[in-house]
Amino acid sequence: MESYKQLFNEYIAMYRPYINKLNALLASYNLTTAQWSIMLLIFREGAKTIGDISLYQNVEKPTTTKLVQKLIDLGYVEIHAGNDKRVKIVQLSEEGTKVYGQMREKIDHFQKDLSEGISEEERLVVAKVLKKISSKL
Amino acid sequence: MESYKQLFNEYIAMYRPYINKLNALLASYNLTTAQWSIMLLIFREGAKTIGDISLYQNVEKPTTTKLVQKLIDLGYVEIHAGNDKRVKIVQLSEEGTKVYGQMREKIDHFQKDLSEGISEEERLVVAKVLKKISSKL
DNA sequence: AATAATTAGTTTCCCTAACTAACTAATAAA
DNA sequence: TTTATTAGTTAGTTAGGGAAACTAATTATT
Repeated sequence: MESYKQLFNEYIAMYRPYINKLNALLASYNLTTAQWSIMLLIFREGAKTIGDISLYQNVEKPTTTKLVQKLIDLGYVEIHAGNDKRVKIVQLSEEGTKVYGQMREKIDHFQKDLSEGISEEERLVVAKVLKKISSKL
Repeated sequence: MESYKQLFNEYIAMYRPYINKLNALLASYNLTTAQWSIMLLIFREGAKTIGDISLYQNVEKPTTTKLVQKLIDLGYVEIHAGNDKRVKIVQLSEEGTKVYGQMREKIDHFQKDLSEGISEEERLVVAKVLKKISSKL
């Protein structure tokens, strides 16, 4: 099989098993990957509006609205209005920051475990290649 | 950021844009990625039972039942009983084989385009690494 | 200043893909 | 010949996603 086919085949084959395991970890804090992904974003990049989150995550705004609503219910994020009163700025709550740290540790462990036996160089090649593909999508 | 985090971040970031584009291609034959994925499997590996498909795809049987039902409605696969009359053996229909070939071309083109500028060696590293990770999941 | 257009986010409604639990029918084991 | 197991289906639920139509706030135009 051609190398590019192998690449995309392996890419797709890995997705569901990976997400399932990740969801199993997240379940301890009643989180799902889509919700976690938003927490990750606003931890890394700081407070963001619904619209910004949608852009970053490549989803439509209604989807983000619902996920953020869920995170508010869980007490992990809080929103406040900006100067422009239409926008809602979303950031981690104190509780959310705590949960972030605890989850982060579990996930670090999980991901480190999965990357065992893969050289630093290989990891970087994979990251670089996937990023390059993303940039064309 | 540590290399393993980069790897998983880029992996996740690429998923939705990729699937969305793929679905856009598949839409011309009223297919979705989940359905296409089954066609791909039974093209590559030959006729398979519902149970086998479920195993390969890492999904539960009810999910496969419905996807196969949809493929039958589309006329792309057909089923026949085995010696064991409980099993249903799923294979591509003539129409399905034709559609497979046409889609395959489009997708090959799409994937080739995405992998342009990525060396053969890099492609193989990505495929190898993702496969290795899958094997631990 | 008043009206029109645009923007941010929400609501409603629908889809796909996934799951579990409970079922039917067929086969295998006791 | 019952009993257990297996293959697939049905029913019901959930998460995540999108499109269309909406409200409220802001900007642009006249």
